[in-house]
This record gives sequence, structure tokens and C-alpha cells, in this order.
Amino acid sequence: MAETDDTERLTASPGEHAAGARRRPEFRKGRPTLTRERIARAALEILSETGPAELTMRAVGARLGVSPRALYNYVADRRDLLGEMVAVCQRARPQPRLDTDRWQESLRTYCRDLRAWYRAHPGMPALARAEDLTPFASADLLRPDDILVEFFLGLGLSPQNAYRAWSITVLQVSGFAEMWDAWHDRPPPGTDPAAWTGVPSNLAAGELPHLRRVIAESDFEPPDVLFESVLTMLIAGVEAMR
Amino acid sequence: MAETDDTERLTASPGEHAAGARRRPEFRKGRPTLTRERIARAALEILSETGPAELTMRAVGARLGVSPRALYNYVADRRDLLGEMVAVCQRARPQPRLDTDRWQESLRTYCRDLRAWYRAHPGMPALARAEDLTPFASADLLRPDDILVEFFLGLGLSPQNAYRAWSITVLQVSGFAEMWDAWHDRPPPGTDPAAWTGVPSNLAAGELPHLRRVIAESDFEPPDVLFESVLTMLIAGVEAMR
DNA sequence: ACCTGAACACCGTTCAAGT
DNA sequence: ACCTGAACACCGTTCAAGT
Repeated sequence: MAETDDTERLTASPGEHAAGARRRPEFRKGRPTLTRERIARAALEILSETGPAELTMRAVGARLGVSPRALYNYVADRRDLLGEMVAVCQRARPQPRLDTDRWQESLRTYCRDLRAWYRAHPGMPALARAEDLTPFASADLLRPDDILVEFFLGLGLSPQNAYRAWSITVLQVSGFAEMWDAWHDRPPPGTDPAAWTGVPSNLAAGELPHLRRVIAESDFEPPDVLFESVLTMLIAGVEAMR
Repeated sequence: MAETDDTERLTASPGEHAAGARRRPEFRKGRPTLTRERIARAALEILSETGPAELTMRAVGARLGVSPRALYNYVADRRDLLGEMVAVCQRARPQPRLDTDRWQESLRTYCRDLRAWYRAHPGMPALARAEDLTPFASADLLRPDDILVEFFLGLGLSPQNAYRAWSITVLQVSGFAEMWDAWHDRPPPGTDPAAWTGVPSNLAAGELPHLRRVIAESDFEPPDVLFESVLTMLIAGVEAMR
């Protein structure tokens, strides 16, 4: 029993077991034992199913069939729970599979994966910022970023440009997911998602003529199409750095 | 007294005065009279000085020297107050001054103004989304957007491309302000702003080699420089649409 | 070792008075 | 017409027991 395995280490509870103590049981009264990770996952479910306002300690406890007080045996406070939520998310961030010989297509693919990951946790960056959490605390959470930087260096970019390209790539994808997808994936109640163009339909004649014309004469494009346009711009920008 | 002026109309209180009634006094007990707008401005100050967690009805009342209950004579509830905050912000959105003959420089200038505007209200888009508010409710708030679309049409873009260019411009600027500036303008307490690169300094040897190399061999670039890189990409993207 | 239940301070909101 | 103060339900968190 020299080394505990990965999941065991990550889900260790704050009440430390002495070395060589028996493992904590997987179940208790029919319910799975609480762990920091299990609590964080329940909280992430609440966050993406409802929203940040409904993410309360009481709601997390209720979802796990436990009193709110029980959570405090594993997390110090709400802020600590949010930190664990960030960590759980980060661990699931996609690992880039990048090929410098087909660099445009592989960058595109990775950005699509990254976008899907951000979309799966809408509002998480905003929540982290509102609570002054520092993401990327540990080195292994930055592995995807290291691979991405390596890729840009492999394209022949200078270190400075590789740093810029990395920053801009993450910025483009996270910005798109948070500022665009978040609205389109769950529009405010009462708005018609399909017709949602950002422009009110009850306009006085002559108001906003150009905006109206452009919307009338454009085909409706789903967010995916706009995202590809952003990626095309990004790729052209990287190309210009070489 | 046929037409009330702009500010009067916008700050009308819900308790309607009969037509021809005298104006409500500007002051009351030495303090300026409450209005929806004045309440929203106090709330915006709290939001940007502290953060969304400190934005409470009680705090807004205290800042105005009034009991929390008094606010409910002007706003229906917290959500209504947030809506008024959005409206106050939107009214202050910069009007583009765009010249198709010097289109690159004037687009750049407008984007800088727009970025400054977003930075002045950090977390406002996230707050609006968390509370399911619909921004851009009224037509006059979309005036800047109409001007921007007119500008892109004037460059010879097709309606479809003008729509894309508008979306992407707003997306780029808002995304940069919310995802990048928000962190750099007020980093989590305990981090050194000048050295903040997003990478922890206590790395084991051999960990994240490429990220470390890139950071070591890059000059520190303030966010302004990265923003200009984003704008260069945006301009190249628009150029490619013509 | 880990849980529950009561309790406290705080927040949004409402009710009943005050002037 | 507009304000205050008390009150209610809810939230984060803690204390004192339970098993």
C-alpha cells in the first residue's frame, strides 16, 4: 500500500486517516459516501441545470440526500466548494491532439472541443471571477495549455507570438462560449430561440434601418456557423504570425 | 407643458402624477430625491467598486441614505433594479464615429471606446445573464449597432457579411473585456498583477516546459497590446469579407 | 468519524403604520 | 406621496448533541 491511486488521492476527505488505516467505505446507508468531488459534481449539475442563483449549500445537500451541515465536513465553506468545482471542470478539459502537418484542421478541431467543454459549464468563469477564485492553480491543470504552446512553437512562431497565439485562442473560444453560446443555449424565458437575432421585432417604421435590412436579407445562421467564421479569422491571424 | 424632457421622462417614478401636476422636488431633507436612475447608478457604483456579492438592496439603500424598503417605491424588485442598471449602462454606450474612407483606423478607434465602456462595468453581462435579463430591449439602445452595420454595408459587405462582421466585432470586444480585462483589472487578492501570466511560479523542474520557455523568452505585454492584436485579426477578417 | 437539528446573522420582500 | 420599522422566508455558517 505504498501509493494510493489517483481517484483515492483526489477525493481524500479532510479528516485524515492514519497511514495504513482501512479505506473509507464506498457507501453509507445505501447512499454513496460523500467526497469533495461528489459534492462538487452535484453542485455543477445544479449550476448547469438551473443557474448560479439556485446554487445554494442547502440545494447541494438536498441533491445528495444529506443535511447542509454535512457538506462542511468536506468543504470549508461555499468558496471552497466553488474552488473544487473549478478543479473538477479543469480536470475534464480536453487534451489537444495537434498535428503540425495538418495544423489548420487540427487547431480547428481542438477549438471545437474546447468550445464544447466551455458550453458544458456555462457561467463557470463568471462565477469564479465573482468569487475571486484563481483557476489553473496546479501545474497538471495547465497541461492542455502547454501542449497548445508547443504546437504553436512547432509551427515556427517566435516565443512571443506563440504566447500571443495561445492567449488569443483561449480568449476566442472562451469568449464565444460565454458571450454568445450562453445566450443562445438558454435564452431568457419568453423569447423565441429560433428567431433570436438580438433585435426587437416591434420596431417603429424607419427605426434601425440598416440593422433591419441586414437581418431581413440574411439567412438565419446558427451559432456554429459564426464560430467557424471566428476560427477562420483566428487561423488567418496565426498564419500571419509565421 | 406639452412634452417632458428626456431626463424627466426616463426617470419618471411608478407612482404616476396626473397630467399637469407639479414636478416632483429635486431634493428632500437635503438628500437628492430618489429616482430609478439614481438608484441604478448607486447600484452600479457598488457593483464596480466591490462586486456582485456585495450588491444588495440593503447596501444600495445605505449608499443613498435611505432604508431598503424605500427602494421598492421605485423598483419592483431586485431583478427590476438590475434591468434599470442595464438600461443606464446601455444609454452610455459609445456612439460610433466611423469613416469608410479611413475604415481600419476608425473601426479600431470605435473598438477601443467600446472596450473602455465594457471595462467600466465589469461583470454586468454576466449579471444580466445570471438573472435572465434581456438587454437591448428598446430600439434606441441599438442605435450604435445600427450605425456599425451601416458602416460595414458602406464598406461593400453583403448583408450577410455585414451581420457577421457586426456580431464578431461586438463579440471580440465584449469577450476581451469580460474574459481578459476583468481578470487583469482586478486580479484575485494575493496575486502580483505585474507578474500575472496565468502560470504558477512554483513549478517542478520539467513541468510545462513550453509554457515556461515562452513566458521566459517573451517581454511582458500589457493587455492593451494583446487587444491591438485582436483588432488586427478582426480587421483582416473584415478585409477578407470584401 | 460523520451526521442531524437548532440557532445566528444576513438578504429579499411585504405589511402595517407613520408624516 | 413617500418614508420607517417590524416581520417572514431563505441563505451561509456554527454550536451542541447524537450514533
